[in-house]
Amino acid sequence: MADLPEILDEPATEIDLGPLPMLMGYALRRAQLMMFEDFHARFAGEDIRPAQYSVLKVLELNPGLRQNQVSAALGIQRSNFGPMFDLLEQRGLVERRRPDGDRRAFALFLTEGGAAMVARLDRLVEAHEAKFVARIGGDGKVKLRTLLFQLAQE
Amino acid sequence: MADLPEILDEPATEIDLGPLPMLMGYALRRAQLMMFEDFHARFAGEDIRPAQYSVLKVLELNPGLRQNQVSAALGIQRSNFGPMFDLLEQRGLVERRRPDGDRRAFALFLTEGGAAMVARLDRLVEAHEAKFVARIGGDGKVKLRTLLFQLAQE
DNA sequence: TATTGTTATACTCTATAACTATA
DNA sequence: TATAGTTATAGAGTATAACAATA
Repeated sequence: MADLPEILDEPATEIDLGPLPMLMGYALRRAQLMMFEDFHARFAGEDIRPAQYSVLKVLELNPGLRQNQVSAALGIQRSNFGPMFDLLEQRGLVERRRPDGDRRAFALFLTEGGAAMVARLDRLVEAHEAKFVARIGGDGKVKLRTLLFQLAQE
Repeated sequence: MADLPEILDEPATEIDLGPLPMLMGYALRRAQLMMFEDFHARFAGEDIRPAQYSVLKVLELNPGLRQNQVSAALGIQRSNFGPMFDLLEQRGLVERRRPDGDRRAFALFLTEGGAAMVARLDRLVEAHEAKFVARIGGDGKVKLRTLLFQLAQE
């Protein structure tokens, strides 16, 4: 290969990432990974993942939804939703009931234990949010949300 | 189960996601997925993934780095970096050379073909960025970057 | 025929430990 | 003993197609 630089005996210690940190997708991913790491750590004690929390929260606010409604609302493939929901059901946090009108479907509900779990998780989420609001301020959070919604529009 | 709502014959059509869309991590993830989808689509023609682009870009700016330097700088496990780099090497975009001083290590370089690839990818990245800057404005991008960096600080 | 949910499968990304060859 | 890189493996997360039961 011609015109390629010589092999250095002492490689650069300062690595130039060039435009990468300035790319919105790159900065977005970095911040998101950091927030998810904190989220995971806080939820580890309850053994709940972010996606599981979103399912529990949706059932709390919308009892009786069908599986396909919950999975569609949260962007989860219905084929992946079933096994994930099984785990929550085995832990007694949720339950499936056959609605009278349609014997193909399941209506989904939180159990009392699930409702108690959501209450605990909500407090963890508040602490999680507060940690990061402390870094950008309440107005920063509003501004950030506005920008992110505009980015994701359409 | 006591105190659980009745099964509805007609499930809610409007699904309440409650506080989820207001959570920073949720909005962050949604925006990031949208941007990565656009990124992926633009790069599909060149068959390059975001992580591969970041490797090519780092080698363009820092020729001769060792594998562990590149992988550490980009947050990639060294055990995963090797096979990924193999693919780029098989396509003639990069090459490994043995440095004189250390016969365990490899110094990594772009080939001429790799440099040409980076030039094409840079134009795709510019168009990608422009699409989203159009939604939030140049000042919006600066503000977003500031907020994301503050979120990810430390 | 269409819909609800399940099963099987596969692909990507990521993470860890054990191994080799050099240092 | 430590380091550079490789190999094997495993776990999430995500995606598609085919299927059974019911509508």
